[in-house]
Amino acid sequence: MARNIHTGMRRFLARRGMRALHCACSRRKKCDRKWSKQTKISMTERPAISPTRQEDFPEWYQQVIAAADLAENSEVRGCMIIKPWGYAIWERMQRELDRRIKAAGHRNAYFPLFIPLSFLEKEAEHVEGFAKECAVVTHHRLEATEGRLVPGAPLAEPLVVRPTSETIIGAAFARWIQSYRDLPLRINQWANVVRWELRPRLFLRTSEFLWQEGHTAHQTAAEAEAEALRMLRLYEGFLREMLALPAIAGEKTPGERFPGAVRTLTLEALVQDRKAIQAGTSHFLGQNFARANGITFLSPEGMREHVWTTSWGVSTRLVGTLIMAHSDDNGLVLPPRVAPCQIVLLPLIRREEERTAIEEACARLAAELAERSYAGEPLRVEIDARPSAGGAKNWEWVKKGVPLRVEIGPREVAAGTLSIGRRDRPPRERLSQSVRQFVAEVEGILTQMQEGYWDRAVAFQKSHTRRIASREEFLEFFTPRDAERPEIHGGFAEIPWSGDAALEEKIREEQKVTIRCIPLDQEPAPGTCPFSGKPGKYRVLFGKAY
RNA sequence: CGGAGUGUAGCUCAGUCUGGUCAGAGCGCUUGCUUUGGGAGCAAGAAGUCGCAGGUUCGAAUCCUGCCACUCCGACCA
Repeated sequence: MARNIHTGMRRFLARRGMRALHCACSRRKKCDRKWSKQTKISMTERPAISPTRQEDFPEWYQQVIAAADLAENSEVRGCMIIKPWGYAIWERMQRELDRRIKAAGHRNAYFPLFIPLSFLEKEAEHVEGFAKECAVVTHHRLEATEGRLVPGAPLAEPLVVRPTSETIIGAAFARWIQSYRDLPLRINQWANVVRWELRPRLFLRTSEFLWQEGHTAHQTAAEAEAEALRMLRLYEGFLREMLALPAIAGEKTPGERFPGAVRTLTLEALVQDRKAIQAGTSHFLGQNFARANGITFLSPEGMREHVWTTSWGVSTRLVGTLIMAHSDDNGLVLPPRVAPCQIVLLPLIRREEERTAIEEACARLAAELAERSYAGEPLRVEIDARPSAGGAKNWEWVKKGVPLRVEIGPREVAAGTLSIGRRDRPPRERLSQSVRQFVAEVEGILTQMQEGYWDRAVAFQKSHTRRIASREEFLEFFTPRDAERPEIHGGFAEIPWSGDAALEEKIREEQKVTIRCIPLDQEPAPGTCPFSGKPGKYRVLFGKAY
């Protein structure tokens, strides 16, 4: 109970983008003293986000979102409001992915939000996979009755709000494709989808989310399989280069497959609480949807054949993944390439007579920086000229994860220097550089930061991936020392696997860990499965999953 | 759907056991003054049908009944 008071207080503070220096509850001083005593951290050294990652990771995650002003829960349960800063991050991802997908030969189109119920019924596994989480529209009119609005006219056939669009796109493909000359067909759509979630979490699991879904049709199985793999690799490159996020490319086991897929490929990332999260997925659908939707073509030999299809997607879940992968106890950390703003200029104006000189210096610097580019795009620079106290403003940008904060006050103007705060350094640390030097080096600094985050993430993944040979070691790996309050533990456990589905299910039930994937890049001759004693066909990665 | 809990100001909460100077605090917001290389200080002010509907009572945030909403923990999931 006492903990709840603090949790609420922290959420409140963070949401308001305020300093976390004091408790906001009605017993502020007592709470503050208690916290300081418990943690042995003085109030001035207190990190911006509480609890810290170590103290309570899920709560920390929520607090980062609130402190960085990324999103909030809406009145509709399970649905989030993505706020401007959070949406700008998604737009950065979208823009770059869209570019890459188009370069890979796909064209954008848009299909309806509503799918006739009968469409969903066409593919048996697909029905089973999605039926439980579908939102259904049953009426098309509201009628005012005694001052209340009630659904009026029932639909002849209920409409399902798309949980994914294979079926309705398949129906269109059936019309569009007649000949082998129409293949391959490569379509992508940016859309929202709805999967009715019982336990929502911002960005990670919401009832409505935004994504991109690609759908392709091919003449041969081999070509479609190659396409599914190609798009997985495209995602992999995007994650590496833009998000500084290493992910293991692999295949899902039959039990974890997309409903209706023949093969499901995945990118599995490890975030700071050592849980795995799927960061992208690509499916080889075989002829399942082609048969269900009657997508056929005439081959060069004049034979009518079913096409082979793929589908693949990434969602706003990537924003959550990004947060959990890189952020720290002072808030969000954004790799420069996805940061909506890379450099924020903070004028420090104390006396009115200093104003003009400082504002001019800021404007000059902003103009100079705007002419420079990083990673092939003009630098994204913002001047924060709001008339509030310097310290508070500075912390706000720390929490928002902006890579570089540049302070310009009378001293800097006089000396022709800048005070630069880097998000990959402690929040109070400042580097003093001449304007000229900074402008010349800024691209290098951003490159260094981007690479630094990548290196750190790779090292993290490596140090928490363990090859495990015995059952005992496996259990030890996934068992916290403190059962009451489990500490951060586990990671990826790599073991030889014989491919036994029943065993996989048993481990899932007993240990709450699952096979995240069968890594694509692995050497042969993996050894003996520690559970069955049988020779392993390949190595698999086990992990706790989001 | 099972288990636990919570609804009081914009936010976080106190007050409920024991009905009556009980409409409260902190933060935020507004205004004024002070401060100014750092997540400011002081003062004043605006702000609530105490989740909703009944009931008990001279009197209900507080007791009773019903309803509603939300949160957390479990089964499904990008």
